[in-house]
Amino acid sequence: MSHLQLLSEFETELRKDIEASAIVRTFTSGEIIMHSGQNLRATMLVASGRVKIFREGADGGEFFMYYLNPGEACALSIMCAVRQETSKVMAQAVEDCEIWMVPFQKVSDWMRLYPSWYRFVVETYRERFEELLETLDQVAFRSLDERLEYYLHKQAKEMGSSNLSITHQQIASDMNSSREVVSRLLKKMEQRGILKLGRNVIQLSLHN
Amino acid sequence: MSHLQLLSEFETELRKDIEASAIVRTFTSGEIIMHSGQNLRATMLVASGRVKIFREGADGGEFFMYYLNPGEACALSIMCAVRQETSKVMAQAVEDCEIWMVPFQKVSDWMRLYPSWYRFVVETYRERFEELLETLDQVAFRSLDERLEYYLHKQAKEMGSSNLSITHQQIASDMNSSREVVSRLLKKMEQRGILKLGRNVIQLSLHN
DNA sequence: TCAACAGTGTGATTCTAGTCACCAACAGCC
DNA sequence: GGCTGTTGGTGACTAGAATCACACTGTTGA
Repeated sequence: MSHLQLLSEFETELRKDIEASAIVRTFTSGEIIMHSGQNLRATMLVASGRVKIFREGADGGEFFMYYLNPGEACALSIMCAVRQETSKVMAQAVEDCEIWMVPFQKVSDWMRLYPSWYRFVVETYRERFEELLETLDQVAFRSLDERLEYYLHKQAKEMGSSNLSITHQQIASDMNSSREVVSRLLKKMEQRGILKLGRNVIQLSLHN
Repeated sequence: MSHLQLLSEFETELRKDIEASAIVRTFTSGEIIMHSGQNLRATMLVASGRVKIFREGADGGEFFMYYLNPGEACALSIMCAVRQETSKVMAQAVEDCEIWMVPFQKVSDWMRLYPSWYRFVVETYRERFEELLETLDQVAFRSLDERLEYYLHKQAKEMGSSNLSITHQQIASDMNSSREVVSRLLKKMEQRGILKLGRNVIQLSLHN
């Protein structure tokens, strides 16, 4: 089971509390875990798998924000839980996932009871806030080719490999751009030697 | 004094604690309160005045994020305080300000001691996160004219008046655009009748 | 009163990115 | 093999926005 290694920095007491309180739900790859506008009754803790968090535009476009990996919680779901508000983002399983749903009351209680939970929650807030800030930076100050390079390296880091199996269309969706533009920019980047293109594969050069 | 009304939702105990622990600093309008990259030793609570929070681009451009009004705290400064990290944003006084600096240790302690402080901090996180998310939406999905309209209404709401005393250059800076473009868009909006232009003044029509 | 300057208006040009149209390569499947 | 859907490549065109250049107006202050 992933329980133990997942939350190893937590006190034993807290771990027991979590296991006693959480409802475990599983999702298959591609499944939508949470719609934007959906009402939340609990906070999401990712036990296994990977969850993609993204923003939906009014016109149906989407915009990638970040991934949640095992051991991470959705900052927004914590905030919403405390206030019982509706979700502002979409969450989709990109791998088969096991999610622990923790009732919002527990989230608040544990903040006072367990120092490690308090640190965990604050750390979750901070990381996501900074990630969002970094994303905003990219969109506000950088051109598309710079953003594309950033995106690819972020993906590589996230996946732990410089061989990305991803389509141009997927990249375009994540960046709220269009497939042709992404293809062209990738081609230019290949000519500059910073990556190699293949069908469904992008191989980043290591020296960059 | 602004103390009492400012923190009226707090317990008396907490109010005393804050007054005992906080170091009061004053800033004059225009003064930079915090540089990005600066090391923080405390969390900022705005007692009076108004603080502008914005992001700095590598090229020297800037990007307006939000204002802090009396009674509000800087979410980032709370997060940084807990982790003792450096600031990721700039803070500038746009009016003469009185800022209370609260040592980071107190921020953590009070989370456990005072329910009202806990709610205050979580609420601060949530509001800023949503504000940032909204801003990201604007930049990612909207065109400049839509963003401009959004910006003006946000300013009007913030200032509590539909008569904005602001220059085109200032707007352009806040949106990381250029003065000419903003001037042209404003002119178009005036022709559409949704505002009136004057020197240093933009008057929004009420019916929109 | 007369620079000097800040704020604004406007045309011309350039650049980035999105859109349209179409084709080629490849994979899976009957 | 031959059909079909997915992926990627490319040229032509368009729109949005940045940039450059310069003119005009009102304000300030020596």
